[in-house]
Amino acid sequence: MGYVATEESVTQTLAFLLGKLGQVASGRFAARLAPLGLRPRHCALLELLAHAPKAQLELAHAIGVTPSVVVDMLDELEQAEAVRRVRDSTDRRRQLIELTTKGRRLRRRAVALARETDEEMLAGFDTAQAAALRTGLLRIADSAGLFGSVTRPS
Amino acid sequence: MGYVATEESVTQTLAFLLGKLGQVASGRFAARLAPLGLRPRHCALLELLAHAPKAQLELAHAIGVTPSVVVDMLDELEQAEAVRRVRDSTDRRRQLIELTTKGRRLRRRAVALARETDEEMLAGFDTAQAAALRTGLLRIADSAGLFGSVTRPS
DNA sequence: TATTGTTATACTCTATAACTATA
DNA sequence: TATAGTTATAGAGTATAACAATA
Repeated sequence: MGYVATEESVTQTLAFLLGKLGQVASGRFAARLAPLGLRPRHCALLELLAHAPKAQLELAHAIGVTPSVVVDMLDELEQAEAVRRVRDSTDRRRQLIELTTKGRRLRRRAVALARETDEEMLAGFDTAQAAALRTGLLRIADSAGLFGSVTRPS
Repeated sequence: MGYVATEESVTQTLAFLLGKLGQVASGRFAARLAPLGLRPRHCALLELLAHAPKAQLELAHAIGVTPSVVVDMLDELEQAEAVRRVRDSTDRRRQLIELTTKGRRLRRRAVALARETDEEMLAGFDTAQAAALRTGLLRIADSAGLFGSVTRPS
């Protein structure tokens, strides 16, 4: 022997593995999104805006990033003609962000590309394994407070 | 109604979710590692070096990053006195990287901290759920060619 | 005074390309 | 020539802090 496999390696822990796989998954998703002029981080915004306009601070809180990051992301989405900033007439400090028709179309395409990426990564998994994996990840996301109120309406 | 939950949101796909959870997991692991002067990305190197010295290009290939990144990471590990660069006497272009005694200690501590982080993220999971999640992630890592030859010896 | 959004700045992680020294 | 390692630089992602307009 001379080598103990169960010595517990860092690379098999979730703490490490999720970080590395996150990079891989984002990279693959980004490659598919690139032709649309989108990156993964824009997708959560498109989704949040799908059902109703929202203010920038709402968006920042919902996706768990600092407000200045949302400014950047919206600048980019505005440049892609996916969203519009509309000044709130009842409180002129706020901007209500709404999806354009093009934004809705981009959002649908992004979902399709994400599914393609998933199929690539889950090649060889049976239905139960894939479901178990997704359930586990959603559960962690939930307990971490990500997308809590908006994307899990049921 | 007025809202279709199964509209399939991007935020529930692996492509997106893995990216976001990767940030969360790395962030939490990093917070625990910080007092040791380490960051998550150093851990794979410490592990690879645990059983035998290796050249820098070997390390770069094994962890799937470009060689210049390994230079940086080793500079940091050297500063933490975790590794030594030893010029290969048979090929003076190569440097064999070896773990110091302190490096071995740091590696063991890092594993313990990763486990703590896992326990925090897996709070409420039963054994089977946790195992299913880990198995699924390891399988994706495997098919993506990560840590292929070194960390999975069996 | 407090809040919304913005700008300026900085830090981490990664990659590419050009360089040095050895082979 | 080709290879091992290094440096310089750039891009994506994040965050903090100071600021303008509005409340």
